[in-house]
Amino acid sequence: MISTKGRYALRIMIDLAEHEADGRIPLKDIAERQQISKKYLEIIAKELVEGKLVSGTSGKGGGYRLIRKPEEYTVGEILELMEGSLASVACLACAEQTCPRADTCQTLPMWSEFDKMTHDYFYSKKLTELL
Amino acid sequence: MISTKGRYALRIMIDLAEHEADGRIPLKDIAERQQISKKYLEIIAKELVEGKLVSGTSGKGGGYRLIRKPEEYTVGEILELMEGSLASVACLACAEQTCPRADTCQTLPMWSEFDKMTHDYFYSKKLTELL
DNA sequence: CATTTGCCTATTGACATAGTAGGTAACAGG
DNA sequence: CCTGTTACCTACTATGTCAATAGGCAAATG
Repeated sequence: MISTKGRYALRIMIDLAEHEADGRIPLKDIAERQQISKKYLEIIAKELVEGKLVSGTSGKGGGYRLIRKPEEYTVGEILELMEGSLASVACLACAEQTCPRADTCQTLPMWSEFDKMTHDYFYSKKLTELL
Repeated sequence: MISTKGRYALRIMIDLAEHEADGRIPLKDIAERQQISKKYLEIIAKELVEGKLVSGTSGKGGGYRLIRKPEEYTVGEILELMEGSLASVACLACAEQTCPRADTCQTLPMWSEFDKMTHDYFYSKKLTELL
């Protein structure tokens, strides 16, 4: 289940894409437009900066801005950054191939196939498709 | 993310399907074969009974048994019973159409499409495909 | 009637989620 | 240089879910 963090991040990115022409957008504006607590958005925006999806500048006239062109972002990379992983089961989350049952697990192939489908879906969906 | 509850439930169902010929299977046997705490499996098995996916009988010679033929179960119904919902976002979890943003939400169509894909995948996957 | 088995209630520790609060650092315009 | 604006930093908290564990009761069979 995608958490609010992932969903809010997506809405920040959409908002930035829609107001791309206005230069740097302060979080205050986004919070008002999207009706989300600015304090909470700070946490999320910070992670977007750390993940190199947006750039942030302090001070008067500062705010956030997309680094690339809007059409060069995929929904998948945004969600994966925020959620840590899009994996459907813990066994596939990171490089935890430590599951001793992996070799004989009867369900693993199904999870793998589903994860591939999920990955393909979100990584082929571009941010601009949501505008 | 599918929880252990959903994954264990699937393993119970697989185990029951594989030992269908042996009549009623006590949880003790499943716990040993699958290397899962019997106590925890009790909780899960109880829910499978309540959801009418298996039948349980107490007493000597008792145990669990599939109600239908193995090929008549889908992975989707098992997972949905255990997880409550397979929805990817809270807005689509139950009949909570209460989200005031639903009409203008730019991301809702994407979540709906993804959920449909997920639903189709798991509901077209039969239990017997995992044996 | 004793043993086996499912079923019921309660409790627990660990962790994640969804925030809130208050302060500090950077930056621009006057 | 000063002041206001903006991002960034640390810390805290309430709530809920997950993944179990524990102990006993009910039902069924030989």
